[in-house]
Amino acid sequence: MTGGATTGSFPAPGHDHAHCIEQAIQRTEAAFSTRGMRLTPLRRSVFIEIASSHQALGAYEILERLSKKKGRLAPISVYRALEALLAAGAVHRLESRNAYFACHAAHHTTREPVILACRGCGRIAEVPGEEVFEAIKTAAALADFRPSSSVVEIIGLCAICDRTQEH
Amino acid sequence: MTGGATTGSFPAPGHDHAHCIEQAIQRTEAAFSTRGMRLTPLRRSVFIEIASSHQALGAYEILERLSKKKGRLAPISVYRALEALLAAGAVHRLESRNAYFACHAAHHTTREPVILACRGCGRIAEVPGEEVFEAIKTAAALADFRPSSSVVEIIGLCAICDRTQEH
DNA sequence: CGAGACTGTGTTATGTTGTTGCAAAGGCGA
DNA sequence: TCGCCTTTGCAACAACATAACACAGTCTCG
Repeated sequence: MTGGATTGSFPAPGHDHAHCIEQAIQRTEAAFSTRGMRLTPLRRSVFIEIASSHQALGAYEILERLSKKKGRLAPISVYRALEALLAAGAVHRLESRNAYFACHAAHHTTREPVILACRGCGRIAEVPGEEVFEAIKTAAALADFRPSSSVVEIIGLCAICDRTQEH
Repeated sequence: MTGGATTGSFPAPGHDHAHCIEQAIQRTEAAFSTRGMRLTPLRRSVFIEIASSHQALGAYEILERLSKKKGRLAPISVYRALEALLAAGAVHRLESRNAYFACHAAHHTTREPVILACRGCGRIAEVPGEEVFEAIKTAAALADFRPSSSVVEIIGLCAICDRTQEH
């Protein structure tokens, strides 16, 4: 469970960050391209800001960080970039914290990911959850309910934060 | 799966609404009492407003409805009442919609409920989801992650809305 | 090339959701 | 009654998100 930096798990302490981000950008470029969308400079900046944090960032936090680097930027611009990145699947939204995180996983094989959000360091992991979604389907069917989408977010402590004391 | 109005499922079309709300209030009174908390008039009003809607209501929607009935009310008052009701377990928060709904279920037997949110009529059901949470525990353990709480919200259509056309 | 459509961004203002800080009111035990 | 604690009222504010409009780039069809 260590060493892999782009598997959707939490990044290992000494992971090759530059390489990891580089790969994420390439996946994002591919995602935009296959959808006939454009990964414009603004969208790219927003994505890099999110991805390199390895965290879920609020829109205004992204705004603040980008403003420092590139000067004035309006909230709506960030939201529009986020909208495109969400549509391309390059970032996801963490509902329970009104925040956005980069999709580091290559989980295109699984239906939907289960999201692990560490309340210690704020980092996010996406892990496959076939069984979870199967169980959800079953529970919904029992209630005569037709599901269209699911929000599954697990809050807790990653291995590192768990060891270095509860927060 | 029909007829029971207080089991956590969606209320049946002809359910005994007054009785259903009455029971919910009694459960809430019990919940406050066992926690040494007070179910004050304001908290009771807020709870009734939520419970009788059978929906997830935004805080400002609750505010508006109560204002009409009882005159001026500040947001903070609603939020404080919600805080108490959440603490008592009388209402839950629907993270994916920033809304609050009454706990109609007597799910004190299950660990955590799975939430079904109908995007047609806005109504909410809570159903047992042992298997879902077991699968979540397993997925988290595989990622060396220690979960402390989970958000599991299923968006879709209830049986009635599903029949009366997609929305 | 030039007109029109489309997409993306900038600017300003506004809407929605949730909180802070302080003061007054009310319950409750000593 | 006094003192303590919880609850509520009030005003302002912070955080999150969108609306409306203008304009620049780019693509395409003629």
